[in-house]
Amino acid sequence: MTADHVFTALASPARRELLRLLLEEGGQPAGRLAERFDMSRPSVSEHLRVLKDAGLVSESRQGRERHYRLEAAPLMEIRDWLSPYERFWREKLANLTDLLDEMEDHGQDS
Amino acid sequence: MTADHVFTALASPARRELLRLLLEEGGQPAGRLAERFDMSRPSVSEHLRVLKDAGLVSESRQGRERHYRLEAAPLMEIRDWLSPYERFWREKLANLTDLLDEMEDHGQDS
DNA sequence: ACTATACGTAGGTTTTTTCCTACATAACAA
DNA sequence: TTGTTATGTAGGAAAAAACCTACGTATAGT
Repeated sequence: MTADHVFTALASPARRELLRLLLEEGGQPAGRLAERFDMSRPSVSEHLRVLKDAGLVSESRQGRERHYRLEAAPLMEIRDWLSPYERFWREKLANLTDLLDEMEDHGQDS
Repeated sequence: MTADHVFTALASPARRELLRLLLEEGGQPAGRLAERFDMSRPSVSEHLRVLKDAGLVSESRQGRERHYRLEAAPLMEIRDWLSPYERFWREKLANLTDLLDEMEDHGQDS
């Protein structure tokens, strides 16, 4: 729910893989997701819980299955967190290209 | 150096705070950074090492100080990782606004 | 009602992370 | 040289994370 939870959730490769599966293949029941991992089903279940606590997936019961689907909104918080760093990166890149242009100007006249 | 390292580095609030300080106040020696934390200096030093392994900071020796500065490039990998999810998010949002428009059309004629 | 299926939860072990207090190293200063 | 400052490294304790194997619960099917 907080940005902290989101960052923590994204730190695990298994959880990032879960998000990828939900993105590329759409929402799925827990069992079908678990099949794709070289890991016990309860462990996958726990990863899903972490993702859910971070608001990155939602769960809906359908019969005896639990359908999980991607909730991308919290990732937009990450994007926002990232943006000042992106600005910083761009400025640095701009300075570099300016420098290169200047070197070129000095290297060849006219 | 890998995306995995970057995600792991970002998972810690202390390390994100280090990045923020380096972004907002510019590069600084290790000791000055450590002062800002309610944590022992060696612990901060270790966090800096994790950030360095992820390529998020660079270190340069200046006399007996070690100057750390922000390296934002690896964060651009995170941004790239994020982008397909952003697309997903936008589509969902578009569907929602379409639905709302449709409801409005039916609610009031012309 | 009974069995099978789809899950989450409990409890415990192993691994990883985080943090600390010494201690080592290297540079500057007198 | 001798002392002081800046900082990383070692070693270890404590907390957190990641797994696993039972086990519990609820729904579906017969």
